[in-house]
Amino acid sequence: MKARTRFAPSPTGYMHIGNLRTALYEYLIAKSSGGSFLLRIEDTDQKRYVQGATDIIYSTLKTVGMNWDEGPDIGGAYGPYVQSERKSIYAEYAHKLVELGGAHYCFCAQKEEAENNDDDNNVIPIKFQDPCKQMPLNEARAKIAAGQPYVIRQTINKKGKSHFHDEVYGDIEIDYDDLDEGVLLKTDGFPTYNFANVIDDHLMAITHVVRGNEYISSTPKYNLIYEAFGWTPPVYVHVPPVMKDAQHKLSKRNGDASFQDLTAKGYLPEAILNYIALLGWNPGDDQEIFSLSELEKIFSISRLNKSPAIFDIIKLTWMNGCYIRSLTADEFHKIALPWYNKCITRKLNLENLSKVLQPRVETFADIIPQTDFLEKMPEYDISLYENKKMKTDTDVAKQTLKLTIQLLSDVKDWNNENLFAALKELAAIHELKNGQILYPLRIALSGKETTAGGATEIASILGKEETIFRIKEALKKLEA
RNA sequence: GACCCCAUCGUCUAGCGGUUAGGACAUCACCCUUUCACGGUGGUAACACGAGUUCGAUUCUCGUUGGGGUCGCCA
Repeated sequence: MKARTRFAPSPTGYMHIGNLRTALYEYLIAKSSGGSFLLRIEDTDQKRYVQGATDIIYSTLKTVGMNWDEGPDIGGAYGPYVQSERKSIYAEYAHKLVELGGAHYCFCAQKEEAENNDDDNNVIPIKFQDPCKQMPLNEARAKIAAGQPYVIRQTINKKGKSHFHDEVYGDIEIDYDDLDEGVLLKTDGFPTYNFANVIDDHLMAITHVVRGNEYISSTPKYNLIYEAFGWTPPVYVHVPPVMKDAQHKLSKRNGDASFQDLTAKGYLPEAILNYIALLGWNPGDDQEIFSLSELEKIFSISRLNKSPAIFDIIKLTWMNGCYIRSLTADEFHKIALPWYNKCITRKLNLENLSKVLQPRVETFADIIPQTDFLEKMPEYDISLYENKKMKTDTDVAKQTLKLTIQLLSDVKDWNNENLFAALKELAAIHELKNGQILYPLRIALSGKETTAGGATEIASILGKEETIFRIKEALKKLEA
């Protein structure tokens, strides 16, 4: 069966990780069945609309490669795909639902606050009993004709238990008495999510509804609407939330990372997508690295998990490192270039820098702290030259640095291999350990105990002139 | 408070009555090595608790505890 799924975000300004994961599962359900994935913008709440938000949605989906088959920008047979452009459709169906007995007109003032205080002074909402429910239809219509503001509210008269099946949570049973008669069509004529969703999913022939599990308890209400219209409800796939920690969902409000934040921090879109796919789904074997097209082939709803997953930036970082290492040298260099531009103004051999950085950087943002010493030689204490394991101290350093500088002046082809071979030979000639030459050299070139790349790699990045200059400076410092 | 949902290493998870409870991240140790990293090898580490069903429960049932969600003219 070819599935039709939709990603239906409301344009509130950013793409958060949980949303993106839902979109991914929707996309995969569609694509793994050879079906269609559509994009629908749910902008029925004008108060929350954020300018430019739809562009963020488009660009995020595009950069991860989740292309939609129908949507606001490309159209399709079931448009329009923006809810604010479908206002008249909802009104039509809402009034029809009233006739069918699935809803009623309601004239109650907004915010009918029905609540109780319990012993602990907590506010406990009690079920709203709508007096308008009893109003004869012709009386209600007369009020509307007279210009009275109204909403259309769902009517729930059923008794007993409602049942529905969810693909991840199994069979769910909820008492009809626990459902409330929510507003379907607002005073401003816009539908609420509760209504627009049902209408659109049906009209757009959506087969699988994928959404957060917070909708489980209201699903019976949606089924009542499907039922009233004589429509078949979709397959439900409720997914657990992505958490920040055991108690809190991941949310922008808490300052948690969005997709944009992550890419800005130097995470690759493919890695982010791969990681979030595994937050609540697994293939059943040990494979962890997947491209989107691989996922399309092996994804299955039955391997979706029902417990919440905590977003672990540490594991994402590891995975990002895997993706970085699997890049070709050219690809890495190309992506790294803008990062170099942020922190390096000096003329360096950037190709060599990329070679050194690629195997040891986990995000592109790591480039910045790894390269600071290249840009500007840091202050350091000459005690750094003392290293037991390398068998060096300031005296050894003075001696080997002098030897090194002589040799380096003569090196013609300035690259890591030549430099390393030459210095190794130098060590052998003078019966020194490699480290006694190389360790002091790194200190002289970097002022740091540890660096990305070895001494000769650093030299190959800095270039001959700067390398020799830094060694001279080091000798001055040692002799002072 | 009512209703719904969830519960395996610190984290993501495998497991669908009988396993030395497996993998990955993290962590620790060692190896490799011009430092760091990469890579390799090995280690530490989990079935929330209590009943029941069963010859046998991580697995099935019930309860407890803990956590989450819903109870908006937000989605």
